[in-house]
Amino acid sequence: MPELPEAETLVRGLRPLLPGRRITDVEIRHADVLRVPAEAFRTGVLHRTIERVGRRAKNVVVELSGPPGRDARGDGVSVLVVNLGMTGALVPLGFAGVPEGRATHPALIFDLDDGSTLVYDDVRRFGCVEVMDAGAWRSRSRAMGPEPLSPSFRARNLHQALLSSRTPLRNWLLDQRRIAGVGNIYANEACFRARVHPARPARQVTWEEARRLHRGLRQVLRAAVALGGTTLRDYRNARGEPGKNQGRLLVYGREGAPCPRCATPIERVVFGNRSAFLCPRCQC
DNA sequence: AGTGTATCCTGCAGGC
DNA sequence: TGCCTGCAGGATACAC
Repeated sequence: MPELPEAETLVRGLRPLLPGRRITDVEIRHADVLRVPAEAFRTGVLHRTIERVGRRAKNVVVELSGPPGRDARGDGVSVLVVNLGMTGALVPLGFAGVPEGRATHPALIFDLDDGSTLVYDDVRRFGCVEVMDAGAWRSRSRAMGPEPLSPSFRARNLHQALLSSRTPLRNWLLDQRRIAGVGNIYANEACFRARVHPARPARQVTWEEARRLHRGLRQVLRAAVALGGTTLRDYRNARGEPGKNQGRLLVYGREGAPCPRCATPIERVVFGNRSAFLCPRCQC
């Protein structure tokens, strides 16, 4: 579910709440969202203090400090990395003045030192929560592609990268090693704006199309961030509210509806095991 | 290197 | 009402 704009919206909601809080306990209800044994995870986060909340790709990144005791390594900074998968959510509970969402399928419950809690909630449990030291996080982050909203991400970088692959453009955009944070909704929306068929081999995208793709991708992501993300079903921000971008989608989920540009019915095709939505006339 | 397929898991909508 | 199938914002592992 959550792609870059949804993760970003969630992070913006959590940022005023979490820094300064110390994790006093963790209840692990579904250890399958962890990649390490429950006890190892517990010792990795227990008694640590939340310093910062950020985002990288579709991940919520929570920086933890201390304690300066036995678990601390190097500079003592560790990182809690939350990949929300399809239905993951972070739900703050018990924060003064903050409307609360509902945690219907709590997988992890973090108790904080002021009596509040942070719940990692995930219906399908495709998400994953990890804790690692700062160095491990740096190398993980380095393996991910550039942030599409970063000022240093330019059309020429995109075009250059596209040339090295024959994979269908939509699949290329979903590959987090190539570009960070793009999921199926925004990949399809960006292809439409670029007027490129989502199944076109990446290396066949022309310079002109790459420029449109670059611009379209950034516009689509920025607009979605501004509207607090897209809620198709499950996504909620930190206050339990849905996003408002779903009404702005031009092709995703609109099979049979008229293309906003030429009124040809939008088609749905499946490849790479996922649906793609496109205008058969505008995109070739 | 590519693609198709299956896997993790739950819920919901639609057809009969 | 109930049962069945297909589908879902993700990521990965496998065989070909």
